[in-house]
Amino acid sequence: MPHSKREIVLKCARQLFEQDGFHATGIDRILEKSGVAKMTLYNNFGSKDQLIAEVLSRSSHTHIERMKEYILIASSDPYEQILAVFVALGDRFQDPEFCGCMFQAAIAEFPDFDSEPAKAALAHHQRIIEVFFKLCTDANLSNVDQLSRKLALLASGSSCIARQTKTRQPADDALFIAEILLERASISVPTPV
Amino acid sequence: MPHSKREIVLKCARQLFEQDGFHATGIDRILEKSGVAKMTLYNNFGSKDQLIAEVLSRSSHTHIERMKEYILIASSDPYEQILAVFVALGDRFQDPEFCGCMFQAAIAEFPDFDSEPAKAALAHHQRIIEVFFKLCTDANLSNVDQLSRKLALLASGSSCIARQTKTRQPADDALFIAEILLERASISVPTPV
DNA sequence: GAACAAAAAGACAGAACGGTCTATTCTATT
DNA sequence: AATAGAATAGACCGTTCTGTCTTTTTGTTC
Repeated sequence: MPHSKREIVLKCARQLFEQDGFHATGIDRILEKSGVAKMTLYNNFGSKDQLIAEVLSRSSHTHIERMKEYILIASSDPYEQILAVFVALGDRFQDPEFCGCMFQAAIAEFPDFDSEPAKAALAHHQRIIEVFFKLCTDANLSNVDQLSRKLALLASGSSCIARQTKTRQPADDALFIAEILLERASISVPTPV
Repeated sequence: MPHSKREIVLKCARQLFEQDGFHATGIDRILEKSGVAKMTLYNNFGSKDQLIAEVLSRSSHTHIERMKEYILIASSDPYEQILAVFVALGDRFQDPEFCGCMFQAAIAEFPDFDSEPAKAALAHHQRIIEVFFKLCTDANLSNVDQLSRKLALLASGSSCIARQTKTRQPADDALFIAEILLERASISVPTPV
């Protein structure tokens, strides 16, 4: 059942957490928005922290899946796919519903990295790096470790700025820089004959 | 008087906000840590939000002042001073007291940009861009607007990653990228004879 | 129609929240 | 020594917080 109570709560909670933050969003507002009884929420998720962690985990997989679909449509060349990531980011930033990266907010609001929400958010960042790592490897670029880390830094930086500007400009800026990095990484180590 | 109650409250509040976040830090914990009566706090700051805004505003000026001192000692060449910014960032990231950039956290926790805390945090980001802008101008670089924006993106990105890693690596990565950007910006528009 | 589980509804707990108020004490300055 | 302003302790307000509990309703399946 696609519209189970569980899914409704997850969707409403996600929206409220994105809009207002995690601590600023009370359980009661999630109940009100989702039209669900309190016990339904607690039977399904156990606690607010676990609900937050589940929201983050779901959102992570959704975002990364969409991202992968986007870059597959954009190009079949991994080099171009890396750049397409930043185009996809730009699209997200100018979406009226965009309120900033949830995972950055979660890491800011949960300084205890052993907490469930923090772990879920940290896992997302790791997945982003892995996506870049794979693309860089497929594109036969040099210094894949460093490069994927730097691309992730650009993505994080642009998301951070976009929370304020809500325009695609930070993504365009990051794309510009990424192009330079890729250019460098593709010529410095020539492919063996 | 350097150790007035006001200053004590500001210092304690800053530490707690940095460690635990703004919403997660209650007034009572600030009172306990600073050993100050509740009315003293409210007579001095009016409300929690105003206290937060004041903490942010003070921290902004402190950080930027220290940054400027740092880069002045590092070099007299504005080109090198830009790079020194990222060295300074690296020093901060590996400081045991570093818990992530307060201003990013504030913007995440206060989505209403008309709120006092958000305004204080946004002002900080603007000041960072202005610092880069002035340095880029002094260094006779091209496309100063875009360039300073991109340097600020690198700074934000590295701060964002450093919240997790707590190492200087994100700053080093950003420095590496900044060097490339500056190199490009210094050769693309040759100085007229 | 009986039986069952899921969900609703809402009272309730206990603590913490931001913030106010009063009455008292401390500490300068004159 | 008198006075004014700052700071104190702590009771108190109403609200909100997460989370628990019980009772009733609903919907589904034998």
